[in-house]
Amino acid sequence: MRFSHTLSKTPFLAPIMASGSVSGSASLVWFRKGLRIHDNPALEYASKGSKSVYPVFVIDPHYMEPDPNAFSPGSALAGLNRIRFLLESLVDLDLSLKKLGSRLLILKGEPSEVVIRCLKEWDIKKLCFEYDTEPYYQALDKKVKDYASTAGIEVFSPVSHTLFNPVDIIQKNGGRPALSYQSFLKLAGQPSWASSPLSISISSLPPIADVGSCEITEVPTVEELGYRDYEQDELTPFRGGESEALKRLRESISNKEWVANFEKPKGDPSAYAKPATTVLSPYLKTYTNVDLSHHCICILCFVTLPFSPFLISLQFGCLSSRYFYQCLINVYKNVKKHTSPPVSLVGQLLWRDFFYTVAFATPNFDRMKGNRICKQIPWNNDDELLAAWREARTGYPWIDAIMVQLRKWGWMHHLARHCVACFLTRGDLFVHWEKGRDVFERLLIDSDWALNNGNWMWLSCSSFFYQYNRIYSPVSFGKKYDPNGNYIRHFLPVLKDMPKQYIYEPWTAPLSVQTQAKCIIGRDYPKPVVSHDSASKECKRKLGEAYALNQKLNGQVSEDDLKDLRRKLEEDKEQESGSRRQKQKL
DNA sequence: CGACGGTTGGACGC
DNA sequence: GCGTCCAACCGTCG
Repeated sequence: MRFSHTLSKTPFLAPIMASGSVSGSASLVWFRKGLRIHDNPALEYASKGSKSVYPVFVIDPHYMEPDPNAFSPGSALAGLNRIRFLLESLVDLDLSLKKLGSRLLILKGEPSEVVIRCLKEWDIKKLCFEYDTEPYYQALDKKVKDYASTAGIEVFSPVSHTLFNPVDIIQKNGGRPALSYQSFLKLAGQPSWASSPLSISISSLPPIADVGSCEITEVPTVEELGYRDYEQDELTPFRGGESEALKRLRESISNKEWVANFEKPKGDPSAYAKPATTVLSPYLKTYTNVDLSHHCICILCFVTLPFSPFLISLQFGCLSSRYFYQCLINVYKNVKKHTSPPVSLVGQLLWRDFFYTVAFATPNFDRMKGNRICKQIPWNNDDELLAAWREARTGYPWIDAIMVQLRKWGWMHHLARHCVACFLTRGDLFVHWEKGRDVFERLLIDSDWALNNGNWMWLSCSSFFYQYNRIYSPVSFGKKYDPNGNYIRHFLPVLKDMPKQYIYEPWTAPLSVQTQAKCIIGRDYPKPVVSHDSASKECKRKLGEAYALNQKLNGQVSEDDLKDLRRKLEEDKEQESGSRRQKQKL
C-alpha cells in the first residue's frame, strides 16, 4: 500500500482482519493518550487473533472532579476546556469503535486498580496500551505490568506517540540526550518506519464479551462530572476528537503549496478569528473558515501550538504524529522544492520529539531542584505578582489580553506564549517558571508534559536558551504586529475605546482621555504591577549573578547557595538605591 | 581552547 | 523592511 492515497478522500486500506477468530482469547486495549483508530498498533495487536477485545478508558476522579478552590472552572489539574476537549475526544472514539462493532468502556477510579480488576474479572490474556514516557505513566504502568507478569498476561506496549523511540536516540548518544536541536537532528536521522505503510484503517473489531460486575458507563458530560455554573464565554472554540483532526489534516495537506512552503513564519501573535457573537456555533464557523495560510502558523514549539485542531490533536493522540509525518513527506515528494527543519512543518514535529527525548532522559525534568539541565536561579515567591499575571491584571494590556485568551480559548499563538512566559519569569516578575508551568498545564487544551516543561525552561533561560538579555517588551512587541490594538480591544473590552496611541500603555493617557474612553486606570483597569524598564534591568542583573554562581559551582548549586544569593541580591539592591539617594542629595 | 551558531529581542538609522 | 549594534549567554564541534 503506497502512501499516495493520503491525499484522496479514501483513507488507506490496510485493514486488520481479526474478527471471527474463534481460537483466540480476550484482550484489553487500555486507552490513555492515543485516542484514535488510525495508526494504533496497540489496538491492532489486540484485535489480532482475539475472540474478544475490551476497549477501556479509565476516568481518574483526581483528574476530573471539580475543585472549588481552583482559580478557574475545572479540576485541580485540568481546566474545564481541557476536560471538555478530552471528553469530546472520547465521544468520538466511542462512535468510531461502535462503527467497528465495539464501543468504548468507561470506568472510574484509580487507573491501575481499575485495569487490574478488569484483567482479573474478564480473564484477559493480552493487555495492550501505548507506551508513554511521562513519569506519571511510567509509575502507573509499572504497577500494571508487574501484576500482568505475575498473572501470566502478555503485555504489548508499543511506542506510537512520537516519531522516534526516545530510548533509541538516547542510546545513540551514549546515554545522554541531545541538548540542541541540530545535534538532535543528526542523531535522529530518518524514522525507521518512514517508508513503510502505517495501519490506518480497521474494518471490524472482535466483540466485547461479558463485562461481569465491572461498572461501565457512557462518556460523561461535563455537567455529569459536576460542572454547572460556568460562563458560556469561557468555552473554547476548539473541538476534540480524531474525526475532526483527520478532516482538518486532509484539508490542510491538500494545499500542497502551503505545506511545501511552510517556513518559520513571521507569525502574528495578535491574529485571532473574530467571533461574530458569543454563541458558540457561529463562533466556531468563523473560526473554521479562517484562512489556514494566515492562522495555522503553527509551530509545535510550546506544546504543539497551532491554530488548528489537527495540530492541537497531537497531544491527546487524536492524530498520529507518524501519520502526519508521512502525509507531509508525501507532499514533499510531489513538489519541486520544500522547506526544511527547523522551520518546516516536519521540523515542528521534530521539535516535539526533541523535547520528548530530553524529558525522558532527564530526572526531575519538571522542576528546578535536582534537574541536571536546569539552571538554579533564585526566583522569588511572590504570590501577589503570580496572581496578577494569572488573572490578567498586570496592567500591561498586551500581557493581560493574552492571559484572557488563554483562559477563554485554552490556546494562544506561540509568540504570545513566549511573551507572557518571559514576562512572568526572567523578563519582569521573576516568578518561578514552575508556577507559570502549572497555569499553562491546566488551561491549555494542547498542553503536554514534556513540551510544556521544556518550553518554560527555554523561556525562563533555565535551559536550552540562555540569552537573558533578550527580553520581550510587554509594550512594543505586540505593537509591531497590531499597532491599533485590536487584539487587546477584543480580549479586554474595558480598553476598547482607548485611543490607539495609549492602548499599549494606558497609564500614560491623560485623565481626560481616560474619562473619554470610560476607563480610569487604577479603577477600571489596573496600573502596571511593575515598571518594565526597572524590572527588566533588575531581572538581567539577577540572572547574571545566578549564571555566575552556577558556573562557579559547576551546576552543583544547593538551596543554601540560593538563599545566600538571594540575600546578596537584596543587599546590592539596597546599596544601589542608597547610593542613588545620596547622589540625589548631592 | 576558540570559533560558531542558536526557530522568532530592542532600538536606531536608513 | 533591513542592517547594525547592544552585550555576551550557552552547547557543540574541531
